[in-house]
Amino acid sequence: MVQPLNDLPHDIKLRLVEAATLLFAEKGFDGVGLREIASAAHANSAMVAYHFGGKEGLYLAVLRAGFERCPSQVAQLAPIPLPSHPQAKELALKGIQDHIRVFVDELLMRDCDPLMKASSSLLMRELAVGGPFLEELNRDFMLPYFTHLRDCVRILRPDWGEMETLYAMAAIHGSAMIYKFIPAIIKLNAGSAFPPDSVSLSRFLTDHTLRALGVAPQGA
Amino acid sequence: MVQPLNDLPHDIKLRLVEAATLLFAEKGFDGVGLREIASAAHANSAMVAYHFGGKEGLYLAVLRAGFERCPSQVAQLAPIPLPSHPQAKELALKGIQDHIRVFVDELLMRDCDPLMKASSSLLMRELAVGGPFLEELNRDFMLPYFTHLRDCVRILRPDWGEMETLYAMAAIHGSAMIYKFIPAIIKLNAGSAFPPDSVSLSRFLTDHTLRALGVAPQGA
DNA sequence: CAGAATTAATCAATCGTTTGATTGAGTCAA
DNA sequence: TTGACTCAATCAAACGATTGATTAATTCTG
Repeated sequence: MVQPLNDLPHDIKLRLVEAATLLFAEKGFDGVGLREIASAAHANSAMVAYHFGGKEGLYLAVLRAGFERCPSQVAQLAPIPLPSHPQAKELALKGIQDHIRVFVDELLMRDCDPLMKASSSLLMRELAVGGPFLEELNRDFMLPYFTHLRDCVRILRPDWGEMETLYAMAAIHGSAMIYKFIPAIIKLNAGSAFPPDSVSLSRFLTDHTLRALGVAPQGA
Repeated sequence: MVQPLNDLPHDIKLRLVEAATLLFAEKGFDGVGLREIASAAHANSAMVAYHFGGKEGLYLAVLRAGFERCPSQVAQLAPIPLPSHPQAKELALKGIQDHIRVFVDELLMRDCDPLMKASSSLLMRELAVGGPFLEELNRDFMLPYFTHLRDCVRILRPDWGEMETLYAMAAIHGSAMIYKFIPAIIKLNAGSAFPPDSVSLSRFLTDHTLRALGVAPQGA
């Protein structure tokens, strides 16, 4: 059998999707042409129309591949009991800790692989602008985190109304997501503290958040 | 004198900049053509090259106009004293309160005027991707806030190292900026709590932050 | 009139897409 | 086993449309 001449995937569809992932993430949908993508994938530009129906079809395929490349770790989180559970408070406290650890890990860990970093960047962009994938993105990525976090906050702060709970949830997630949204500015001002270390950041944010929720052990 | 036929500015350069601001914010730099911009501005597309030297020149003019359209309110903040000041702690506490109020106000207030909202969106995008305006944006918009906030945190938590201080600063800003970064997702899950009310949000974030810094009055 | 401002028309380049030909592997009757 | 046929995959080339930029003529203004 003839071996592949290089380390590119043998499947041309896969090559196109991966090359397009990197280029779309770098230059945006309108910023890159099919010829450049096809050239990077060592393929003919007509293959885009043949396999994906066009440029938009390729973009959708890139996003779908990004879904599968960035599996959500939220399933690792232990389910949160009802507020009436005898150990609800303790479990919710641990729920916050686990939530932040998994959330930060998932955010920062994706930067290891360039392809996963590009997919993550594209998905984040879709999250921000709210394209046609908004509901799918919300369901697969954010909603499970929201549900888990809301259950925890409701147990720890039963005195809060819906508004305070939502404000708190947004504050917690924003504290971590800011590193993905304005990394350039943070790097410019943080110096050696960027990129943040996953372990130290999640530990700090856990303490920070538990204090903010008013449920931290005294003297922290 | 002939009156303007519509409510557009008389100056054609201003018309082009304002139309381009809205369209660039909506579709991105590559997503809109000069003819569409010129048409929206009731001008000839050749005016872009004549007045701005080209499409990139127009984009730079749009960003510069955005600078002036979105003046930073950070000058309102009272300067933070040295840690040796006898009332440093009290002033730093008030500094955090003012910081969050002004920061949230500045973020949310810009959504009133469509033009200011578009400029804000464009500046935010530049903040995120780190274009050639990154240093100017950082100096005019973020750095004054960073400096003020770091001074406060250093006084309130002198036991913290540089890393913890930076983590805290990012957490505080991220808690507010998330409403500008993923508004679509928040709106999808928050229901009636979106868009957030500037007053209630800054009040919540102030309490939230003071607790997180471990300097809140007991029993909050 | 002189110079700045504005226009319609046009430029070369690039865009996404389409076309027609070619390849190579599989199918099946003879 | 052969030869004719099918079909998906791939290619180079060209399509019409649109891009940003440019030109030359025209209008406005002081």
